[in-house]
Amino acid sequence: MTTAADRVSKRQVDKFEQRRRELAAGALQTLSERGYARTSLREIAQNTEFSHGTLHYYFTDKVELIMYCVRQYKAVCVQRYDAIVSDSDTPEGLAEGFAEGLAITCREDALMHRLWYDLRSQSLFEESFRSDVAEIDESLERMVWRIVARYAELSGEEPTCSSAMAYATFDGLFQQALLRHLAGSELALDDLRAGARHLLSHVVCA
Amino acid sequence: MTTAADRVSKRQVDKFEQRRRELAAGALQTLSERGYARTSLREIAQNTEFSHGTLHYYFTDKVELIMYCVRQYKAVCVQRYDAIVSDSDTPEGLAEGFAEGLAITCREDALMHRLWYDLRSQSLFEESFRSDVAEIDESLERMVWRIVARYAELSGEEPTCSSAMAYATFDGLFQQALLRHLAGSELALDDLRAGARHLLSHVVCA
DNA sequence: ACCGGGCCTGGACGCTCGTCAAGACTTCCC
DNA sequence: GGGAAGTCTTGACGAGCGTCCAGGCCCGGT
Repeated sequence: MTTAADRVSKRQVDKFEQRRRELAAGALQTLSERGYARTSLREIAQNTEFSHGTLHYYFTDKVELIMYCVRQYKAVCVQRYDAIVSDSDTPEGLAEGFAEGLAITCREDALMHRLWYDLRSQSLFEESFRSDVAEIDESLERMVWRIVARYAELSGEEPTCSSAMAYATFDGLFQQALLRHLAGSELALDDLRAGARHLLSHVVCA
Repeated sequence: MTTAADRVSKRQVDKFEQRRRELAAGALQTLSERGYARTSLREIAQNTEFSHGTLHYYFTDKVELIMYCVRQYKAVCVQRYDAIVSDSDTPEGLAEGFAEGLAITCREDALMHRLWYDLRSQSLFEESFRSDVAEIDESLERMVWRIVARYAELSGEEPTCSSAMAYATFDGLFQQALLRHLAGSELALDDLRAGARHLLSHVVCA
């Protein structure tokens, strides 16, 4: 049974959680623009409708806020490509959809992925980031593997490399494209598309 | 003709440059341990035999010091693999040497490459870093391409992908190995060796 | 012997940071 | 309508930062 106090408590918890999400969304926005090292709590607060003190009401400290943001980022980031897998029924279609998806992500969400690479680098120095970053990295690896496995299946072949290696190479491709795209290179996105198709075709045995 | 004053001036310039290199080497050490964002000029100075004021005698500001360090890093970093190219006369030997070279670098110079990925991420936010970082990236790309081209030559084949793509994938492989190695994974180096051999064999046409 | 300039020190300045606490405002139950 | 609990603001604190500068040291030329 639920008492009246329980219901009140539940509602407050929900509201509390919702405000945390709201603040984290704003923080994520600011972080993606300025980078982890250059973003202060005051600056994050200034891009919300609240004061900097509010951040400490909803998060115990800066690390907890950042980690909450990163986990929120993960949720959005990973699921995006699953539609591509289920919508394709030929290897060519899948390769095309995947290559185009990468290019779109690189163009539309450049700042967010810039932040991701920033945070992943920071996790090499900041012990407290490491487990969350590793978890996101693993889910990205699984996402890439779903593409590769499906591509192999549609081609009637078997993948020739491990999941870890597939992720490493596609990630390297994307990261380099992001670097060049943000530096203003016009060819970055086309090269990303071509590279992704090429890599995908080489990752299954003929 | 060189006057006495010229000779004095020359000697002083040399000494000045040498001390800059000395300070930069110490700074590079500290940076690789703590990361760009967490390293202050005072901390750099504490790991040398000089005071923090000295840094501003030899470098106009923090950015100039960091950039000087990065360029110094580049010089050491790039030339390392050229011996592998010239020492190998079979494709298998080259692949073996390259894979082993990557694994050794990942183990021995893990902290320095952690710093490299940190600075490369920072360059996406800090405009002033960008050109130097891009220059290093390009020289690394050329270094990888020398390996790939030589491997293709020894195999009597032609490379099947662009220089940019070869670099992107090998870099992704190395970065992922570094991440896992620094996280304590025992398999990271073996996977790196296997991945490098695999990738190399797939980057030339059969 | 002295003196000028290269070299280096260590403290001070102004600033921003994360954190915290006292208090005001809001909301909602009795 | 009063009071408790939740929510948010504001200002302060100490620490650390990059930078600057007045001054001391040392060494080579005159």
